[in-house]
Formats: sequence, structure tokens, C-alpha cells
Amino acid sequence: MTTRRTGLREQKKQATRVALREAALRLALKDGPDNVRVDDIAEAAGVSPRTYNNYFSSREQAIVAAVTAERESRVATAVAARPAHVRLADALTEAILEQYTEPRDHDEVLLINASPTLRDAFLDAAAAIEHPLAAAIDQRLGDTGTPTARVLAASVAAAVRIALRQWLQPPAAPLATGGLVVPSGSLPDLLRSALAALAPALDAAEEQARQRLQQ
Amino acid sequence: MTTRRTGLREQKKQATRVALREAALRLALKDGPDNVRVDDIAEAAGVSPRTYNNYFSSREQAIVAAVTAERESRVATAVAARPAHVRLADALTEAILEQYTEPRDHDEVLLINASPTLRDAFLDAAAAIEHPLAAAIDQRLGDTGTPTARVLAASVAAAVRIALRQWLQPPAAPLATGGLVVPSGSLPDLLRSALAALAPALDAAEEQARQRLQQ
DNA sequence: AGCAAATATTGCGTGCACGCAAGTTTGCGT
DNA sequence: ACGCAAACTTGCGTGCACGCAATATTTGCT
Repeated sequence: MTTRRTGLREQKKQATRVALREAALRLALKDGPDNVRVDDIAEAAGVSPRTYNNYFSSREQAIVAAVTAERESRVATAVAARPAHVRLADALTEAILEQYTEPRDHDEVLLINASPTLRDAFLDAAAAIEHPLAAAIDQRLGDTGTPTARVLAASVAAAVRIALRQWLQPPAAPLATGGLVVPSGSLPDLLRSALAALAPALDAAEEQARQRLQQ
Repeated sequence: MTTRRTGLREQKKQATRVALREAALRLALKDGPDNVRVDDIAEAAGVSPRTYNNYFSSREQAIVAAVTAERESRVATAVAARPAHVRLADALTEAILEQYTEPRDHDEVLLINASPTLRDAFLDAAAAIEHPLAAAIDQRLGDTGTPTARVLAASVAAAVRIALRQWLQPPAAPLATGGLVVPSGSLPDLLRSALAALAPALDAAEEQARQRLQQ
């Protein structure tokens, strides 16, 4: 189950997709994210502007794709790779940390934060883990016929999004919120604490699945 | 804390907002959702096309807004209205069911399903419960400094979105999924079962809050 | 090798979102 | 009552997303 579909065609498609997103990233770093028109990206990648939109449905998507590569799909794979006896909550947390702790280019993070539109696109891209993740969770729970797996996957995606948003946010002015100001910690910490809130739900779902199997 | 801000200005703004969304709905029902241009809506509401986009940031938003009115903000209010001794999970479920069980116009549901773009816009609109809900949950948990409330609110929003999507979906062809085909039930049932998956997480958060208060 | 079906690319046309810089209306202090 | 400042509306210009139909490329088959 590696590369479904035919050969040369798919190869070329992947090539242009990569060409597009790399061109997009290069131009964005050079001229600033707001000074890159999709026509520029298309030209730099050697395709027509119309073709750009056959691959990406917004100007920002290509830039974001260059930064996140295929992280989204790898998360689900990483979950599936964990042994079945590991607690679901742990499997998810570890898989996500694993994927979001790659060697990061500092310039790219700054780039993404430079434009609100880009930041939103980046956060939206994280939502792409939802469907693969739902499949992976469904696999573990063997729980077809109940929306549980889908809801949990969506919740995990939401938690990731929240952690990423917090991470990207400027510490903000400490406008007396009545309490102390929490300095937005490291990304792994943020992800951990966001996912922690969901652990009980994950445990419960897993327990239910176990009981269903036993009876 | 009813109508913050000044008087006549806000009144007029609300009036045009309502005029716009009602015009949008009326035209969409008359001509079909894909045959309504934003210029038409603006004209019907007596404002310039540019002004339309000061109120709604997409063509579909006005139509959706006409159908959902202010349901999104009312959900949070409904949660806050429940007595504090009610289980958080129950308060949320009841509040949501209460808001999504209004007398519904059948035509409007059909309308929304008529166009994929419109359906997506409708589901996106449901995400608007997230922020008010986060505030309401935060209130109950008194849990500032932890992303828990935000994560739970986002998860609830996601669950609602999933339930609504399922509800809107055509029963689909029964392509042997190995098991039996589940006929998408009534909206209340769908909402209940989607939210059920999150109950353990809500309970746990509540329990933690209680312990924090006692010590 | 050659051909037909499947699939990708491209140009064109349309409608849309939104920044910007006038012009207009409303609110408020004096 | 007056007038200034803040907030809202409008027109314009630009870039973008995407449906459609024509064209080009790849593939599998014989």
C-alpha cells in the first residue's frame, strides 16, 4: 500500500507540487509573504497560473505546504505504528510530539507569523490531521457505527490547533488579567497540556472498546 | 450587560445586518443559492456592494446567518444559565439541544443542502460557538492558566459540527462497509451521541476544578 | 508501434474579497 | 447650538478562485 495509482503521471504531479511549494517558500522568504502573487509562484515553477489552483486552492496553501510538508498524514501513520497495548492517549500524544518536534527552521516560523492570513492558513492546515487520524483511531477502537472516533479525532486536531496558536502568539502585553501572566511555554509542553484535557475521553473510549471485545 | 456601545449607530448597523441577511435568504430561496450574486443582495438591502463585505466576509455567510440567526451566541448564554450544580456535560448537552431544536423551516434545510459551498459555510458557522463557549466553560471551571477550557470548547464545537454534517448528509448508497448501514438518525440523537464521547473529559475537568477549590 | 480512453494543462471569463482613500453620518463635549 | 472626532459608507483598483471548454499528454491495450 505505498503509491497507489499509475507511475509516470503521479510522479510528474508530485514533482510540480513540490516545485510549486518550494518556489512559493523561496519567494515568500525573499520578498515577504504579502509581496508574492500567485502568478509569480506559477511562473517560478514553470506552470500556468491556472494550474497553480489545480494544486492549491489558496495563495497561502503552497507556502504552508512547503513548511509542513506531509506532516499531517505522517501523524496518523505514526499512531498506527505504535503497538496496540499502548494507551491510546499516549500513542496520540507521542505521535504528535514526534511529528511536531522535527528540526525547525527559525526563519520559517517567523515567516508564518509575519502575516495573519498565513498564520491562519497554517493553523487550518493542521486540521488536515483529522481524517487520517479518525481512521487510525477507528482502527484501534474497532468502533464503526458510532461517531466516537471522528469526534475524538476532531478534538485532538482542535487541541493541536490551540497549542500551535498559543505557540505562535506574541507573549502579548501583560494586561492585568487578575492573575499572573503565563509565558507561552515550549511547543511540546503546550501540546502536552492541550492534549491532557482529552485523555479521559480517550481512555473511556478505549475502555468501552475493550469491554465490547470481551463480551 | 445588554447592548453595549452607543445607541442610534448600533441600531442602524443591526438593521442593515438584518436587512442583508433577509434579502440574501429571500433571493436564495427564490432563485436558488447559486444564482444569487452579492450585488443582488446588496441592492435588495439598499446598500452598496462594498458595504455587504463590511458585514459579511463571504457570499454565503449572509444566507447562513439568516438561518442560524444568533444561535451560536445563545448556546453560551444557555450554558451559563444552568445552575452550577448540574454536571457540566449535561449543561452543555441540554443547552445545545435546546438551541438546535427550534422550530425549523424545512425549506431552509433543503436550501442549505442544495449547494456544497453553502453547506460548508453552514458547518463553519457552527464553529462560532467555540469562543463564547470557552468563556462559559472557563467560568465554570475557574481554570485560567490552563488550555483546558479552550480545548473542551473547541471539542464540543467539533462534535456539533460532526453531528450536523451527518444530519445533512444524504443517507448515501449502502456500499457494503462490512457491517450494517446506520441510517442517520434525528438531529437530537446525533448531537447526543457525538457529545457523549466527550463526557468523560468534561467530567474529569470538573472534578479537577472541584478539588482545586477544596484544597 | 499505434490508437482510443483517461487525465492534466491552459486560457478565458466571471464573480468575489478586500485595502485604501475619499466622502458622509453620528456622537459628544463645550 | 456648534463643531470636532470617531465611526460608517462608498467607489475604485487589484489580485484571487474557479467553472468551462479546448488542447496536450499519458496510459493501457491490441
